[in-house]
Amino acid sequence: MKRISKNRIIFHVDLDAFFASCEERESPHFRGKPIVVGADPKQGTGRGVVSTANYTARKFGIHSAMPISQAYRLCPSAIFLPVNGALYSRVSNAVMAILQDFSQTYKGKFEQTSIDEAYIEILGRAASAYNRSYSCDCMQKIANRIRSKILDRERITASIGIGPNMLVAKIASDFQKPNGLTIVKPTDVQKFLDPLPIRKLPGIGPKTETELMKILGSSPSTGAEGATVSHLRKLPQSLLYEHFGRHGISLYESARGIDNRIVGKTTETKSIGEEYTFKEDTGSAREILPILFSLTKNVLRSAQSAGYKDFKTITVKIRYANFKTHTKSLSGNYSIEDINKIEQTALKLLWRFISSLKKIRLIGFRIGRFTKG
DNA sequence: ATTGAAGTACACG
DNA sequence: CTAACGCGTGTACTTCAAT
Repeated sequence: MKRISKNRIIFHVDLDAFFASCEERESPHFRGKPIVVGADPKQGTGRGVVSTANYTARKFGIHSAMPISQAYRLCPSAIFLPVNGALYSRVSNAVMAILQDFSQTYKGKFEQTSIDEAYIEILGRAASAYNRSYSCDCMQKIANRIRSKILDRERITASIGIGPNMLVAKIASDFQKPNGLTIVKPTDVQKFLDPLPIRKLPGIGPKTETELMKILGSSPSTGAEGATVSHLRKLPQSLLYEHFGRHGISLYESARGIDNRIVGKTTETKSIGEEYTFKEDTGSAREILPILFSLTKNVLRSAQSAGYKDFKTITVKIRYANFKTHTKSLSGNYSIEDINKIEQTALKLLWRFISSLKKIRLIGFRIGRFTKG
């Protein structure tokens, strides 16, 4: 039986400035004021970073992942709030339930990819209609119903991107934030992608961007705007493969809007860990050991409450004052009950770092490779 | 030839 | 000097060793 390939219709739903939106919803008198969720700025001496800034705060130049000290300098009068994970989980669960409900309504598939993002693939009659007409009216209505329901029930806004695959949907949802809707028809994919900065492609982070700029910079016409997808698209697949290996192939495809990933893939947890940054860099075992043991206890407790019983790998991580980061790990058979053995192993791994006697900024503890029933 | 283990690099929200 | 830079998780890659 021969199968006619149809265009897929995939929604990417992205909750706007999610952590900050949750805080606004809990405290409506914050509305209109700059809100920064993240580490304690401590009058500008804090060591953490911004988790989320609302759009008012973004006008001051504040954004996610920015050092909190810098955010404080840009807007000392902003409302700085700690991360309230329990609240965000509650809101997220409620929103995801709404989205899952919609995906059922349209006989579709659903995949949550983070606390504030999910994909829905529309199947069934609505999909067939769209594939005949390419008229966006129907998809637009569905998207607006989704956004209205989230707003009515949970009082936060979402941006939605619609495209023929997960890659395009994801980039589209980011295109008109906040509270935006962007529909990219299958015929318009290249037109949509070409003018975007390469940094907008998932998988291109700071390093890959720099590498690509080195390659593209040597050719003319990459203007002050920086490299765009259309520039990237000029590079032959062979060249990308030589520079980036498999990743290069995926860059080649992304630049052309090609993405064959299936919506609905589930992934089981591979590892659980926790890390801690000291108030000040330290070389003292007196300070470090109690932290390591409390990390260990916390991690084992959350693994236990998630239902895990045994695992195979223990990893200890150290970041020195210079920001050089290292890990040491040891494999074996560990029972979560056996706190003593686990602590001894963690200590043994830590020892190899301490002996080098350099000041430490951060310590982490992680377990992984859970064994099943 | 394949698999496991250890360690690093990079990305994302 | 040229800054500031968390946390939790995943994937990919390299290197070395054992099966």
